[in-house]
Amino acid sequence: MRTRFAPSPTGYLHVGGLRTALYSYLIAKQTKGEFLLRIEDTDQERSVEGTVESILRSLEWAGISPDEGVVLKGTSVDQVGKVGPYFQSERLDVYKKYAQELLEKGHAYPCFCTADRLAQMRDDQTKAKQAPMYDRLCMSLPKEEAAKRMANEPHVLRLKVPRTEVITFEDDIRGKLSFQGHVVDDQVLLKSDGFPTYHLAHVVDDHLMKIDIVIRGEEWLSSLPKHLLLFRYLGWTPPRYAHVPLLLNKDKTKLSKRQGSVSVEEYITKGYLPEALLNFLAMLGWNSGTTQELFSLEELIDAFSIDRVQKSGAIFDLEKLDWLQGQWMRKIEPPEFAERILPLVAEKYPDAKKDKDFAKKAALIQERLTLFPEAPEMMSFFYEEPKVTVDLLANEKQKVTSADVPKILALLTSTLESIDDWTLPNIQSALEKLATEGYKKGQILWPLRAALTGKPFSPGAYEVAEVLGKEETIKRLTAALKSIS
RNA sequence: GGCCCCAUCGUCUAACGGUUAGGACAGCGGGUUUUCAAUCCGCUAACGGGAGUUCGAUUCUCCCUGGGGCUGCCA
Repeated sequence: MRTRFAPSPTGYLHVGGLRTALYSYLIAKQTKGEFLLRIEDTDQERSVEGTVESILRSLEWAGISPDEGVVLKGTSVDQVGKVGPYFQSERLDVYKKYAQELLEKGHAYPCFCTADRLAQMRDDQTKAKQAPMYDRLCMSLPKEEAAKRMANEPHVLRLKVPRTEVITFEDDIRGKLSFQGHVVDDQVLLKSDGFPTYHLAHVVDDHLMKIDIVIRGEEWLSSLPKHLLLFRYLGWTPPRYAHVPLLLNKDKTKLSKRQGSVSVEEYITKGYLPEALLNFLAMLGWNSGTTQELFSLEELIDAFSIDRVQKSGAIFDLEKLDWLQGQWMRKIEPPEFAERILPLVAEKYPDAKKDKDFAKKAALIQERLTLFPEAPEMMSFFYEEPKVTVDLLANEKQKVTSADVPKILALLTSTLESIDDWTLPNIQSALEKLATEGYKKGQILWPLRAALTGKPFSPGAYEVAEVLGKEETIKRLTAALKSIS
């Protein structure tokens, strides 16, 4: 099947957009079809320079790049495919042609009303507790007069909605839907600047681009009857539609910027993995019917089906995203993990770049970290001398009093100094032996770990000592002893 | 206001007339552990309300209530 994602270039890719793009992509891929990207830039005022690239980059990051339409070629934007152009602003003549056809067939009419009059009209209607709708003043204009005025007056083209009809449709997610014609407004199809509105443009494009199923947000549901009418008047069979439920804020309103991060870019910079975000978004409103929680893109392609998509909105709750992030983080192969965090750590500690043991150190924090940017802080003690205080070295829970600390540090130093072959098993057995001679394990390991890292939380004492090396370990123990005396 | 859509634990959801209403996240408790994380085990927690259909409704129908979306020469 051919599916599409058709964003407006007005800002960054929204997480809700990424979800509909994902669903569209999944359907295309599981049917060995094509996933298209079309840019809906019909509102000149709202278009923002650079956002097409940004949207494409976010999609690429997520791994769901389009097969056809507007694509990224290196760092620049390109168009591929036979049914383009894929920027709506480059298809104005196409829309005009079909608008003309609608006009000739009597399904559309010109309207010369000014913005002021329309505003006044809506105001009056609202005050009279009526639904704001175009009052069809211009519909009754004689043909000749309308034609004459069209030649030299600014005007729009409106859809003539059959008021007595009931328009029904079967949505892929919602099932049977029906709308009373008399509550559907005579939608503007062609604006006075010659650009089409979304309504006309998407109908024309989805037909011409042979889209089989349109997946879009629920906010479009109420304009569906207009779209269905357009398909009919143009003599075309409408595609299937699947209106996916909205992503919601905690207060159940439509997900908005004010209440948290909504752009994919923000999640990228925060350090989320594409696997985690995609997995999370996929499960928000869809489930496989099994108890499987972790899905790779490949697995989603196999498992996804539109009829298992939920009808009700889903709150965008970050807690599960973070859990998924942790799951995917731990799935990364350790060498790759090290490679990915190296630039971040090196930014703060340039020595990391030359560090032969970097991968070994990285491995120690992998399962402790949720987001990549946490790495420098978690690895700080490898690259700077820890600041150690008695308060840190002593620990009530481990039964280490501040009076014990100097004795324990001295004992640790002499024990570790006697190790010739500095390996993890040797360190471990030496310390375990020490633990049988008076002190408890926690009483020697807590001060050791604290002295080596300067942190209340960190990887384990044995591992840290091992990777730090004998010399540095002794040095830190000595320094710790000195700093508290 | 009008129209449309929706309604199971706090959150994401399973159930397609008969279940002790299941799972996951979060929360809580515990095991493991030198800390944290990870991991393992356990616990708390839901069918919005009312009619109807039916031997039997979370499930089907209607009404109510609640929530959301739309109501632009924006998408």
